[in-house]
Amino acid sequence: MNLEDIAKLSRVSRSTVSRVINDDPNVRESTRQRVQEVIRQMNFQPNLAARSLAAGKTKVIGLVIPMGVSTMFTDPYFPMLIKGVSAACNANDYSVMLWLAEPEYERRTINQVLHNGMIDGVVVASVLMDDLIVQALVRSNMPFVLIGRHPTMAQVSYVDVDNRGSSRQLIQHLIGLGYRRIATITGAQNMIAGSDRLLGYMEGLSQNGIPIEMELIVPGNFSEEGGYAAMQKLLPHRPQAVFVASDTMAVGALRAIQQTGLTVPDEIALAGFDDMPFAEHLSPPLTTVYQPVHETGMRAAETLFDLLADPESGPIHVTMPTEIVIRQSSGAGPSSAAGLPNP
Amino acid sequence: MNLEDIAKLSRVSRSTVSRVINDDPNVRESTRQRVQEVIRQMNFQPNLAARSLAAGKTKVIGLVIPMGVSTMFTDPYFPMLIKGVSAACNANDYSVMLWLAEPEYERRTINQVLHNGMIDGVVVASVLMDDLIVQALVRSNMPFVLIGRHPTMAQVSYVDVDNRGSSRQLIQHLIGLGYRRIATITGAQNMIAGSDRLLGYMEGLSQNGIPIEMELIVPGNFSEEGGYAAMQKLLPHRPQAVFVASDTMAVGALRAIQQTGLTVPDEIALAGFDDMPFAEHLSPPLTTVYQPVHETGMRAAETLFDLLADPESGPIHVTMPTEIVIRQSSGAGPSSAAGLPNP
DNA sequence: CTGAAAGCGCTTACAG
DNA sequence: CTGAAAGCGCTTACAG
Repeated sequence: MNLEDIAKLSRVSRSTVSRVINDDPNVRESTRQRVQEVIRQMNFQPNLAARSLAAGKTKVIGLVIPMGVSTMFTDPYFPMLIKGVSAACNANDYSVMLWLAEPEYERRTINQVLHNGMIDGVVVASVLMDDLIVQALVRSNMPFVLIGRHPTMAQVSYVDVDNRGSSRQLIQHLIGLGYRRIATITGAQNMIAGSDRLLGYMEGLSQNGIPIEMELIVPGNFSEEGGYAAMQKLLPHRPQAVFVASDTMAVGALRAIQQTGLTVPDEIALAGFDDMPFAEHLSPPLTTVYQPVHETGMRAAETLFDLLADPESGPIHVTMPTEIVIRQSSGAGPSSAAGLPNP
Repeated sequence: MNLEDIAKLSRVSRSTVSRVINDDPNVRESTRQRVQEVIRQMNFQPNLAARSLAAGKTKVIGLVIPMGVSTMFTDPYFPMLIKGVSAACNANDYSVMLWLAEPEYERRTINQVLHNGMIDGVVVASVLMDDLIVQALVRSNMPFVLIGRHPTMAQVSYVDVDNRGSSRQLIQHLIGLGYRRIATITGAQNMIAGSDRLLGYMEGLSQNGIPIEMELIVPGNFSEEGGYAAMQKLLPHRPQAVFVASDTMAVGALRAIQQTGLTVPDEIALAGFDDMPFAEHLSPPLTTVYQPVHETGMRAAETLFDLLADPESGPIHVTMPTEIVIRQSSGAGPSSAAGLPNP
């Protein structure tokens, strides 16, 4: 069943059927209806490969997720992101081709993405600061949008959440409660979100005149185990509050705290980032930052569609709104007993 | 940059370049090397769309995940599955096109999958017993393999884990510890895994001559909240042990138990299914069934490749091995042995 | 508003 | 072992 068949059945030429399918206005209304009826009855779907070859576009976008940081794939961030992208595609008649870019296939993946002639553009979950794929994309003429801003190149389009600003806000909230000795467990610093959240932490302190102490900054690598180990290093320094750069790490951090018999938030306050589904079920429920992951995925895809529709529309930068979610883990301020600087 | 260009640079015809790319043995070794060198230098990638159109195959497979049960998308099952499929594709020079089949687009998704001419075959995460997409696939001539067995049609290929057998084994283990009054919180019964795990539970009891009591079987719908609510209904009936058909539900069930002040496993034993990453971090660590999700995804893709290579190889049925994982939540037997902390 | 024809970049009998 | 040519199913100037 192809264009030719539909043409015969509708008593028009192949060209006209093609015009109907592509919503070309230059078709008489009665003709259009006749052809559409045949298409419907035959349950006809134009062959994408042929279409792609002839028109140079496919209505398919690529979604690239660098898997170097595979720890992140066990929490719901990427699934939600994928779902968002997929939902936007469904709603706009696009399909999505998925590349989980494992490091060992990185080089080949890049080539596939750029040259396979099967996609119109690509959305890249740009977690790493120096992603090879991003560099290659910039040099190519493949339209793309990043999820996560690019640290240096202003000409690339991206959709991001305000990691830095909302981290700063969260620190501000903790300071407002009276905490002064505030530590942080950071995410991987070669990841944009990790870097921005740390920056937000430092800004929050410094805009309140609180000196930054390096011993209160411990790397946690975005994993549950990393959070656990980091908190163990942190505890001897007796922070009043700890800002953990992801909820997943916060789970590990909480485990480390509770193992020593300390209580949250009375003896040490805790805050996370992401507002993952499990955050409100922890005990105590976790203060954190909500980021709209699903919407971010959708928006990234939609931004790409815009770019595809009008390539001149230049670099588009979108920042999705976040929201501080106050729960019990951040407590009501320092107790007299805890947090005295120094052992 | 296309076949023609490569042909010119290598001083051969387009046909020969094509043969080199497709590993046709009918090429003189020296010619092959010359052409390959040019391809490498030019970083040439054949256009998939053209290839697809000419050859009738694309080296792309579809991966369809019905999202009716979107609660399941927040735990790592689907991510791991996707990752497995993707890994197998990377290793075999295939790409994957992802369809998250949201119910509202179901009809259209099916058409896209079947007729878009962009994929050679499809892997379907066949969670529902009566999936429309499966029915359509059976009627079409698109090669496919299901993840999860099909309840009625023996002619379809699938890769599944032994939900029924391993549930039975787990029940056997509980009985071996001395528990008799064993309840279950079931998964959705329109899902194959949900149904099979319940069957395994019943078999386990009946092969030990323990009568099945309907009040000890409560539906939990595979969600954390469902597990919580189900356990609340179950507690008044005072089961000695509860087999929860997923770890995610077990988290909710545990919450419900602990809210009443009862302790696990001393006053009530608990077991889950899936061995999700968080299972060993619960307190107490959860006895459960490990299933190799990543490997299942890989195997499904590989099975599809086999089917594609030899369409006559008939329906292929693979059952992946599972493993009972004994942790502390199942305890050491009913209350007489209570009070002893873990090893 | 419509059709005939060229062309997108490949593969694959066919002939040599 | 290699090349010339047809053809895969579309789109899109071009001509009318």
